Amino acid sequence: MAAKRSDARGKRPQRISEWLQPVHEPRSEPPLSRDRIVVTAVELLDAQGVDGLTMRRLADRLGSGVMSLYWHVDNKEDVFDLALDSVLEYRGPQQIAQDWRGEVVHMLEDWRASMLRHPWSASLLPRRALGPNILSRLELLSKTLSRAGVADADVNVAIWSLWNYVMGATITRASFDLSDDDRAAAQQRLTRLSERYPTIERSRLLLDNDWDGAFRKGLGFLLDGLSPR
Amino acid sequence: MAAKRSDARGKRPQRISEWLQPVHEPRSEPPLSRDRIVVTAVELLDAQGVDGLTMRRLADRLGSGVMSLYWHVDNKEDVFDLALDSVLEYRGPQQIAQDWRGEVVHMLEDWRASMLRHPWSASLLPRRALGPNILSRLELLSKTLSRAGVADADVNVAIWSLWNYVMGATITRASFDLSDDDRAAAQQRLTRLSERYPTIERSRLLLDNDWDGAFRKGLGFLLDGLSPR
DNA sequence: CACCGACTCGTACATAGTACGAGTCGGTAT
DNA sequence: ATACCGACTCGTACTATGTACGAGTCGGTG
Repeated sequence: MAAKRSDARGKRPQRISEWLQPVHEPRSEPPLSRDRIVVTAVELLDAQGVDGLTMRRLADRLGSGVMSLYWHVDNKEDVFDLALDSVLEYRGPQQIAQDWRGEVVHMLEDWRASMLRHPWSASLLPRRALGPNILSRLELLSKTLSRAGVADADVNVAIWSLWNYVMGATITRASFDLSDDDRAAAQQRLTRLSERYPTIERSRLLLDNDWDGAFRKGLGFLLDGLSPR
Repeated sequence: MAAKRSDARGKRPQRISEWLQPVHEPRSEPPLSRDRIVVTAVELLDAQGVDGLTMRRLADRLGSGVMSLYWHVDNKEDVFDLALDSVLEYRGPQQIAQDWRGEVVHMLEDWRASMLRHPWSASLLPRRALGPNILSRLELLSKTLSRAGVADADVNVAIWSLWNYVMGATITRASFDLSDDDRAAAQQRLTRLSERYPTIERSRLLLDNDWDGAFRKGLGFLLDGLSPR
């Protein structure tokens, strides 16, 4: 977790300074920090996508040398983890409302919205470990369901079903929407496919204009199934 | 789709052969082909994970030069696409059964099983375009639901809900299970987290031994919600 | 025999992550 | 003042990667 700070880096620097000028130009930027790195990483990811994030570009944007980053983060994977988690912070009400169902819907829609605001997050999530913010969300969801009267033996399955639904919906949406190729290419590919897969094409068209509604409606079905009868 | 074959590669080779020996050793392997490449790529992915697949390693395993691969595939992304789709082929019954609900469950469990057999596939899916095999599965699912009497307006939402559920469940399972780190590290991380997230930890433990059952049960809930009343 | 198209591959390059260790700087104990 | 330290920065250099380029082989066909 902590960067090199905790490491034993006890090499005494040798003062054979042969030049009198400082080696580094005076910094115009504020000093590096883990937070600045994460914020900038998110900007870069938003702008350029997953492949657009490189340590060099990140350092450039921060006005620092590349290797300076490694004082604050362990490696590039670490940057991904931090960026991902930072994007999933939950700012909603932390206490349980009366209307549990409305509360659940709100939580999950917020979750989905957070991820869609940063489309790279959806494709990153499956590869990375679950960060604290995700776990908080799950924890809160779990508590809400528990008190809602969902049968105790079912709570676990319920949480996971909902989580699965959100994950899947978001990922699907993101990958359908902005696959790496151009808009045009994707469009062409889809219309070519539509000949062979008529039913899919039809649903896609129907859904295309109302992903949000579809999400809410499907979630409704799922909650119907989960509700205590 | 077709590789360089279709390209205009009309450069006439110049025969200034200064050496009489053949440049390439005689091949002991069968000739390259797109299929062999895909099969080997899947082996490599199974054995080493997403990051384990490099063009060089792939060529090594195939006993060919690296650049030979590029005659048969466009680039590495192409390899990923092909490998992913090859793993998702559906071999189940292609006709609609009487028991639509059983049929749906079977289709989705098969789907999930296919992906879990190749854990890299789950993490790859969100980044890649939908291949023909996925679309076939969706098409079949869609037809089944249509004939099952799900209200016409709901079919689309139903398909997507089910798809979302499967995707999410598989991805979650795969990432929870074998995250890139060692087993030990993951275990340690989780127990450390369990102090802060007691409810999650409890569910995780409960689920841990029966992911399959949880999947089936959650799917049951969803189908309950979707069923025509 | 000239020629072609299918296919193979060595070389070379640009770009990536990051190990290493030298450097600066501000503080603190002597 | 001096010696020293720990926090932090960064240039250099190494390795690994995807892939463009173009020369080469080979079998077939006019």
